[in-house]
Amino acid sequence: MQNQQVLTKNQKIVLDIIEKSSQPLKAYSILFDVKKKGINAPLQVYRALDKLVEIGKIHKIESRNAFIACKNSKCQITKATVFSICENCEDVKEIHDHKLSEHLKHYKDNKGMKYSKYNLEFFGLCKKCIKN
Amino acid sequence: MQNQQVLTKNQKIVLDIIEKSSQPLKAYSILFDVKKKGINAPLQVYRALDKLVEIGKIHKIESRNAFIACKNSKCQITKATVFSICENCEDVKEIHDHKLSEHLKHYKDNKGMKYSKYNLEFFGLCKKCIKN
DNA sequence: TAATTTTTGTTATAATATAACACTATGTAA
DNA sequence: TTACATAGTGTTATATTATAACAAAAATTA
Ligand SMILES: [Zn+2]
Ligand SMILES: [Zn+2]
Ligand SMILES: [Zn+2]
Ligand SMILES: [Zn+2]
Repeated sequence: MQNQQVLTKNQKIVLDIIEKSSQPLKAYSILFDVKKKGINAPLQVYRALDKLVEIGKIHKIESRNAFIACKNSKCQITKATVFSICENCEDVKEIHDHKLSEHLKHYKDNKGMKYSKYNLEFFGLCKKCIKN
Repeated sequence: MQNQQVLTKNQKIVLDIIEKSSQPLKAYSILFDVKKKGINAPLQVYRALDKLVEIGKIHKIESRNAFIACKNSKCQITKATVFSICENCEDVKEIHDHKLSEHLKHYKDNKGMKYSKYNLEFFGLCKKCIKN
């Protein structure tokens, strides 16, 4: 079963680092962190990242080239993601809004496209940064 | 007036290339094309791209690291963009859907974020690629 | 067992993007 | 006009992000 995927050693190490971070991590910062665990090359990190994205354990924040753990057991496959990004402190949160998801999931344009996936990024200022 | 911005020589050259393309162009492919017009270095292209994005003449397709001309006179500022991307032929179109825009523009989460911008990318198969 | 697929480790390199600096052009105000 | 400020240019060097290619090891399957 795809959702119950058994992770390999490298995949576990990389996932572990990302899950422990409250914020998105960049590939080379992950590489730096995992060097003490025997992962030496960018490719080893990118391969793990690719797989983790594929099975929905992490998501890529496209506008930031960074990776964040998915905390939602339901979105084990990366096909419908919404993020909130503070442009001041770079705080990123995944948004789980059922109504919004439904709206986007059923979106149809008039060009005959068949959609299987979407990614939405909202930008602005978080509560904390508005005050300062 | 910001929208009636007078473009500089380099900005015009780069915008011209992008407007003539039916599909998003990558920075280094633009660089290759503009070398015959006296633009020699990546920075000259990236500076022009930055400015053109800022004033809304072009948009960046984040998932592709590529740039597409905006054909909508109303979206002269890049703060509300929606794209349709075919994962097979990489055809990209900007979507202008008033209802969807309104929905997203007024979106509020429960975290006290103040949004000023969003970017939505739909992925799937275009009409042509579904048939094949 | 053998065959097949997946993952790994490694080196090298490609593709994308920015820093720093000196200089030029343009606009604004005394 | 001069002085000042702002924005754009040209250039070299470098940082950051990501993949190609290949051989070996591990896990899966038949
Ligand atoms: Zn998720
Ligand atoms: Zn913030
Ligand atoms: Zn547009
Ligand atoms: Zn297509």
